[in-house]
Amino acid sequence: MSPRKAAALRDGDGGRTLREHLIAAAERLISRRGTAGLTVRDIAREAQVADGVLYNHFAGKEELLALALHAHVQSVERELGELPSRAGSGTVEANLRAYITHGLALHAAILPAFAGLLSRPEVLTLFAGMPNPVADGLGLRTALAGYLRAEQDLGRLAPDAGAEAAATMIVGACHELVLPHLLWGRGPDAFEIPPGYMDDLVTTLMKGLAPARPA
Amino acid sequence: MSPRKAAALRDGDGGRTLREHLIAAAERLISRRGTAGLTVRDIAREAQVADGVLYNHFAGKEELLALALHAHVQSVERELGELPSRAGSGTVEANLRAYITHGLALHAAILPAFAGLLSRPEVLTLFAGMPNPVADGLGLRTALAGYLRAEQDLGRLAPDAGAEAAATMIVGACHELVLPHLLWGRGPDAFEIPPGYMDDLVTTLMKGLAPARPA
DNA sequence: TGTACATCAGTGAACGCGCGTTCACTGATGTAC
DNA sequence: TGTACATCAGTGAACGCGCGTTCACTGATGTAC
Repeated sequence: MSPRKAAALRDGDGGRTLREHLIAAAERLISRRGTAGLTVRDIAREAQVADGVLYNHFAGKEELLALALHAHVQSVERELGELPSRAGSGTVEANLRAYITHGLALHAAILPAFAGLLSRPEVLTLFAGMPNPVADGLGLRTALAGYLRAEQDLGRLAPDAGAEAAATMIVGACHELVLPHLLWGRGPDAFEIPPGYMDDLVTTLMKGLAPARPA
Repeated sequence: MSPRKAAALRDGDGGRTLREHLIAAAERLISRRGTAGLTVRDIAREAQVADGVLYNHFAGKEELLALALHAHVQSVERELGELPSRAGSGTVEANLRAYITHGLALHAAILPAFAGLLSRPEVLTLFAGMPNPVADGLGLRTALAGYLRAEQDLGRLAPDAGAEAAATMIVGACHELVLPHLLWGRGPDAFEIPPGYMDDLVTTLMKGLAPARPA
């Protein structure tokens, strides 16, 4: 390790590679203000490093962004904690609420990060090639569908219900609730859904829309 | 009408304003390849008109894009035809399927248009200020919720079910099904969901997840 | 009716800015003697 | 141990391109005489 060391890494900052340092800086910016309008210079300034260095460590902006996006999703997921994966524990309703809470927080944190990249297919392709950082590689919808099937096996859910379909609707509802906040949002401030809304989702999905059969 | 006339409008093309002509050209491009990477020059070339004219008719690119986006959504909506708004006709299941079909087609056509604009809050703000082109100004979710409430009033759906919640889940499911195609999509070609998937959604939502009460 | 002029939307070359990327240079560190 | 040199990641000014936007100019049409 003979040659020069980046000024930013000289004091403190442990044994981190400049590569890791750059990914961390980009990730910080993504989580702070999303990917829209994020420039290579912004990242260099955040990392307190020269503009050009990134090309010593990455193929280009796109690779760095894909890695930072992945790291961002991973860290959000880590902060959100475990999903109720074990069927049979607690009540089904409570577990569904946990999935919804998880999904809402996840999408609220992730959508602004994806927003600026939807017009950059190359970044998305790179990202798609990495292991899915959500729910142990499964992704939220698949994990939820698996959980629902497990509950069906235990007899706590109707055996003929569509686990996939239900998972799609629940995760979809999370999208639907978060999206307007992103589209016409007044900034990254408090994201809230009306109280009781989550209960409505859960009980409606559990009981169904069909009227009770006349006795 | 003394001065020069745009070459593109000279022959044929009825009594259209250059303003309308430009909006139509931008709309055509949006529906053909989305808004990602769409430039002012692209639009001018599509309209067969000089680069600069647009500034005689619009405040700038953003206003033109907002108007073209609105026109695009409106035209997609027009092509998709009427939604089953009258409660009581047909079966509830068939009507729900119609809403889902509508929602899928709508989102598939609209998401690529929004994708390139999520990083341009000004365009979204302009768009948000225009009347909602979907479902007579209501938007799909609100229209569906209204329909569900009407069916509840007729006794064809459980009176205590959450109409809003159900609408959110259905429209959300449409997002959820279309989104991956946009994110990791292999182009704008055939968008398909597995056969029977829509039926799963409808019957799962109707019957609910809860196991049948032991008799 | 015919001619000269004024008008002003359309034209497209040119401007200027911001961005991703490059590359000649710097200087801290390891190595040879 | 001390000195001269080679190495190569880091540096940041500079490049070049593409974009939104501007503006001096063009020329078809209406108007005055």
